[in-house]
This record gives sequence, C-alpha cells and structure tokens, in this order.
Amino acid sequence: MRILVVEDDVNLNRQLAEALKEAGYVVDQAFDGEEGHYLGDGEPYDAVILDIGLPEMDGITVLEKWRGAGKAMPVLILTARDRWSDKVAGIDAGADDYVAKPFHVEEVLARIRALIRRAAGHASSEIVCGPVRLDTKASKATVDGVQLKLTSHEFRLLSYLMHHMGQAVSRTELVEHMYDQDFDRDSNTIEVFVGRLRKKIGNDLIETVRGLGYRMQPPGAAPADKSGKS
Amino acid sequence: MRILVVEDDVNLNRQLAEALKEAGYVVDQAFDGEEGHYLGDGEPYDAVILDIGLPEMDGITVLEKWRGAGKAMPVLILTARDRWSDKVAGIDAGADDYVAKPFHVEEVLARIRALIRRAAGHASSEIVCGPVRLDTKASKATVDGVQLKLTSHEFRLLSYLMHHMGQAVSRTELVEHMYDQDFDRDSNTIEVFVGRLRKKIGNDLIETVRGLGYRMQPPGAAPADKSGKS
DNA sequence: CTTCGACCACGAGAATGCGCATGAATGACT
DNA sequence: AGTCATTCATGCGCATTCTCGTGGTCGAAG
Repeated sequence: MRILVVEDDVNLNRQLAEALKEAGYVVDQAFDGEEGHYLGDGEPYDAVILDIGLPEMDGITVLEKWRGAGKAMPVLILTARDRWSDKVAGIDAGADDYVAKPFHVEEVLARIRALIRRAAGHASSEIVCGPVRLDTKASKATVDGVQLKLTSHEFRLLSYLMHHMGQAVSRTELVEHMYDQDFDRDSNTIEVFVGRLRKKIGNDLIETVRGLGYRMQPPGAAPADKSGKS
Repeated sequence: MRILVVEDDVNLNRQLAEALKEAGYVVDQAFDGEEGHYLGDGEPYDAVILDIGLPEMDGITVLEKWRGAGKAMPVLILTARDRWSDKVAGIDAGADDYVAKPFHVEEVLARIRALIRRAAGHASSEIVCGPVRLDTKASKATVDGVQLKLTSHEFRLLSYLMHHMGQAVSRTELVEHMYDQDFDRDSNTIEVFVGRLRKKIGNDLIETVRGLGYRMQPPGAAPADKSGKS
C-alpha cells in the first residue's frame, strides 16, 4: 500500500512518514501544495494524508483539483482543532475523513487503515481468504492459525492482493503500489516475490492469469472449469 | 435513502432525525443498543448513525455484531470528545467514520452525504447474458455460477460481444478491438476463438450471422430468426 | 429442385512468448 | 563481519495462439 503525505511541517511530516513505514506502507512525501498536487495527480496512491494549511496551494484547493480530475483515492485531511468550518469544507470538497491537530499518530494510523479497508470494500479489519488471514491492524498474517514470517515486500504483496480479492491485478499495478516513485519497471521482481509467497502460503491461493497478472480467490469460488483443460 | 439513528439521548436523537428528514432522508430511530441492533440487522439502511455509549448494549458491540453478520452499510459513530481510544476501537470494529460530541448537526450531515456517496462507488461492474456473467473488474466470467477458465483472447472476445449485446459484430470489428494496429486481416483466428468460446460457454449463446459476423443474444429474445435480421 | 460458390466450423500441428525456478550479485541492517 | 532481504539474469517448460487443410452449411441462381 502506497501513501502520500502532504504536510509542510517538516517534523510532523517525517513523524508521520516513519510511523507509516513502520506499519508497512510505502510512503511518498510532499512539503507544499504544489508538489503534493503534482504527485497525487500522477501517481496511484492507496490513501493520502493532506494538511489544510499549506504554502503554495491550499489543501482544499489541492483536493478539489484532484477530485475535479477524477482522482478517487481516499483522502484524510489534517485541520486545526478549532477550525471546524475547515472540516466541513474539506469533507464537502471530497475528503473522506479528517483528524484535528494536535493528534495522536496512532489515531491517524487507525484512520488510514479504515480508509484503505473501506476503499477496498471490507467491513472488518481482518481479511480472510481460505486459510489465510490478514490482520491489517497488527500487520500480520496467518495460515491455518500459524503466523507467517514475511519480509516487508512479501507482506505488501499479500496485503495488496487480499485488498483486491477476486480481481486480477497486473504486474504494473503491483509495482506501482509496492514501491515509491523511482523504480525500474522492467524486471521480474514481482514474479520472484509471488513465487516466494506461494511457497509460504500454499500454491493454490494465488492464481496467475496469463497475460494479465495475478488474482487471489475468495474461499470456495473456483471449483472446476467447464470443458476446458486444467 | 433510509437512515437509522441509534442514540439514547432523546433530544439529540430527535434533533438529528429532524435535520436528516429536512435533508430528504427517511429516518428510523432507536433509543438503546438492543433495539438499534435489531433494526440494523433486519432492515436495509443506506447509513447508520450510532452512539457509542448506549444502554442495554454498547455501540461497539452492536457494530461488531452487524459486521460479524455480514452487514456492510456505512456506519457513523458518535463519541465523547475526550475518549479518542473509543474512536480507534470503533473504527477498527468497522465504523466508517465518527463525529465527536458535541458536534454541529451540519457536520454530521456532511459526513452522511460523504458516506453514502462513497458507498455508491462499490457497485460491481457486471454484464449478464442468460447464464453467462461477465465481471469486467475481476476479469472473469461464470456460466451458471461456475467460473470459466478463459485465455486472455477468449476473454477479450467474450467481453466485446457482451458489451455489444444484441448487435451483430463483424469479424473486422472484432479484430480491430482485440489486437493492436497491424494484424494480418487474412486469417481465421477469430473463427477459431469463437469456436473455442462456444465450446466453453455453450453453443447457443453466440449466434453467427452469415456474411456479417457474430451476435450475442439474451436467451428467448429472438430464437433463431430466419426471415431477416434486426 | 439441383447445383455451385462462398462462407463457416473444427481439428491438429507448429511457433511464439510468457511465467517460473534458480542462483549469483548487490545492498541493508546488526 | 556476517546475515538476511532484495534484485537481476538465464534457460527451460508449457499454455496460448496462429496457420492450414478439410469438410460442412447456407443461400441464391439456373
């Protein structure tokens, strides 16, 4: 999962970014409205944390521009505690949630989790697929109750697949959500990680869709194929 | 749009209900956890406003029960301003948003609007034709609920046909949409794929229109019309 | 009604290229 | 210094796709 943090306070920005990375997200940072808008417009984020008071371009404006351009990713805005009119303006501009400053970083993490979860259409903080259980709150995964030992990239891969269960996910999409801006897109890294993951969670769970990418299936979904081969 | 308000403070409950009705929603009211849970479990709401501190059954518990039973409607929880741990707990229990008391009614309305707007975005993109069901988002297709194993070209073909249901689609048109620019137009690949597809989804669904191309038809619509075309 | 030409279905073999495993090289963290 | 995660390159196996050839079906004209 890839997240953009737009916040001009350098300390706060770093603080957030570190907490998010700690929790297993990939994080891009922007320090003014201009830069934030540019990144959010060009890169595919799973969520954005956006400060309202920003140099160069106001947070609300940034948000409106994104929404106007059809960007639909969940956005969490940061406002001063006493400016409740900002919150309403922000929400009407298309924000999905807000947190008032000063805040507990923990709270922001919970909100982000909730936003990502909701964007993927899941109600609870645990996502289950057959024997695999992903705990987004604790950033852990288990198979048949046994905890998996995953590297950070393996976890991000699994997480992304499970948040998009049933969908076929392209290699490019995976790369874009598992890495930040600059990454050499021509390589077979993803395939390697898929291989490794399969070795850990069992081969049948991640299905490869030739020419398209990979797909994780909800539980009893694909029993047999009809008159094809296998 | 139908909304459930679960709040034990009679005044507050009425205040919310009136504002919501004013805004054009249909509103049901519950005044304790038990009643709230019962209604939310049995009736189809587009959104729920749920207080955390409730007699009979705690709001978090109510929410967990709903989510455990597969209810996925958006839920906005109300908490006391100083209990931020409640918010985190609530969000992790599956709440989609929260508002801290005391709040401006206007703000609650904005949130509800946002929640409903967002929930509408989760409609699955499916096209159905008789027993065949095509899910473009997941890149998969089922016949009578059984998942098909299609290669990427077969899928593209089916997809194009189903997107133009009822129309006769020429071979050239198909070629142009299934391949990029230059492709040897003198080849019978399309016929081969149509054959393969028919074998997988059943022969009656793709009708051949001699001299023109192929057509997919919802069943029973125009059973093998001999005397002309549409 | 018959015949002819064009169009279509289908099977089987051949070529293409995708995806996977593997192992070595690089980099990060302790 | 050593371990572990990550990245990259290579070659093989096989699903997929394409070509080709034969036989069948349809429609129109004589």
